[in-house]
Amino acid sequence: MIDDDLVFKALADPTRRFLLDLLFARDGRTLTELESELAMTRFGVMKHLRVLADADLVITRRQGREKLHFLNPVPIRQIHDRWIDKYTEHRTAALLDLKRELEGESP
Amino acid sequence: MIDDDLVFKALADPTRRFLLDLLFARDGRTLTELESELAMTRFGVMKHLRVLADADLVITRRQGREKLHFLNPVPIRQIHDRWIDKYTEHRTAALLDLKRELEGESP
DNA sequence: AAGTTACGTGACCAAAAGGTCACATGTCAA
DNA sequence: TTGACATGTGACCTTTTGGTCACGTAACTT
Repeated sequence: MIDDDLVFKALADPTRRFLLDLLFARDGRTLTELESELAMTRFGVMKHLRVLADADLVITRRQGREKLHFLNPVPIRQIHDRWIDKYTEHRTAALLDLKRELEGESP
Repeated sequence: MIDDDLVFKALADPTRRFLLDLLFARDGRTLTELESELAMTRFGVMKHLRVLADADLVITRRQGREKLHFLNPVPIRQIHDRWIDKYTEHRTAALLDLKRELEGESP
């Protein structure tokens, strides 16, 4: 594995994580639409999307003069698999379920 | 969610990911032992471990003059849960299994 | 007590990352 | 074919981050 650095570097910025959140909520958006959700110039957003695309966290498709952006969950799953053992997975998930329950489900 | 930034920033550096790999292979190591695995001064490693501990990815316990380090998988699981839907989880995992099979299992 | 071992702090420097802007190309629509 | 729209590039500046070093404290050993 060589290109994992791109994935982690891409996830390191809060703006990029917010972009993934937006695409997780609804896929196939254009740059201009995503820009309208952020307090940043178009150029900043474009740079961030480029980083996400290079990391394969976002997949793009041109359509006329527009460019549509889609979330790719595969690299995220690979992070999980790197440090969470198959045998401890159930324990970790159960621990988190408990934590969420104690915190009252919503926050 | 506020402190997730610490987690992602911590994971952004290859040296810190390698430290997690080391602890994933075997827990409860001291700073000096971890340092011996890296081409870096003790101070660099200490700084990295501090970042990991602040992010709650590593849990420490003092024992005499030594400080033992343990891997905490919970924040990793939270990353997974943020962008991987319960409904698409099976699909994503299956896709990765297939990918690994096509690549010949080992690399 | 003295020497050795293990960890800790603050300052410092070089490299990388985030964000903006001037400028530029391609595409749709009247 | 003119104008508006959507995306793209390179240079630039500021802030953050990675790494080292001088110096310091605490604990085990003999």
